[in-house]
Amino acid sequence: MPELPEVETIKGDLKKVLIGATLEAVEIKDFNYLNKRGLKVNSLKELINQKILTVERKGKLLILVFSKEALIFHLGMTGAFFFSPHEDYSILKASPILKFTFNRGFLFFYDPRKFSRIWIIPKEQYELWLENQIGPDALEISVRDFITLLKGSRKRIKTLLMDQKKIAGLGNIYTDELLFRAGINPFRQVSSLSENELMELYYHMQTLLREAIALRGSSIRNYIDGFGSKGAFQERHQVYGKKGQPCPKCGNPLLYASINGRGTTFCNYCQR
DNA sequence: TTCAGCCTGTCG
DNA sequence: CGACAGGCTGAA
Repeated sequence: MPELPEVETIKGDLKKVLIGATLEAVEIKDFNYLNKRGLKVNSLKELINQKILTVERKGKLLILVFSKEALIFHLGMTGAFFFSPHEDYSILKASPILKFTFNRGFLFFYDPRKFSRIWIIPKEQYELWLENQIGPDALEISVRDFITLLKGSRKRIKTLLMDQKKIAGLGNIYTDELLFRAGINPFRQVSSLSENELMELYYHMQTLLREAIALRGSSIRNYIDGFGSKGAFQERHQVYGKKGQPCPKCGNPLLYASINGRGTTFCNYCQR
């Protein structure tokens, strides 16, 4: 579910309440979930009495940095957090998988579709682990590196932008929105893009993501921030989820196609 | 590169 | 009832 702007919003929220907080208890509400991911209850319990030093994000990954280990979440399609000073989690649409009790409140993790993943990595190893896991963050990469990374690839541009090993953070929403803003057809082969088009793409990637963060992400179905509120960027979407509707630039109906199994909405006239 | 699979929920 | 959903993986 959450792409870079949503995870960034959650990160900011959790930082406000979790930095310096001590974990007092972990309650596992869904053992099957942990088992299928090879996560041991004991390694979760080892986090008890550790303090959260900071909360980080790389790509779509959210990292709770404890005194001795990093607890890393990939939220999949529907993973979400809810922090509250109270034990009431009725705001969530399903029952939580994990309940963390801190000395200053409760953090619930839930995921109705269960596509999320969790890792526990020793603190001194997690940065290297992140480097091996995914490519540079979409907001961190330089324009030079971005162009170098894309040059010569024979993949379709949409496929490459969504490849987390290349650039981390873009998902289906922001890739469709980005390609529309840049006027580039999602089916284009990367190697056919001019230097100018690549720079346009980079510029729009930065501005789109920053605008989405400023509006606290896109809430289509499940996404909520760290405190249960929705984002507002969905109101600014120009193409995502709008197949058949008139293109905001030229008025022709937006087309819909499948690229690598992901629904893709675009304008066949404005995106060349 | 396509497709099924992993899951549950919602919409038409 | 089928189609589809902010993701990703592994097999054909």
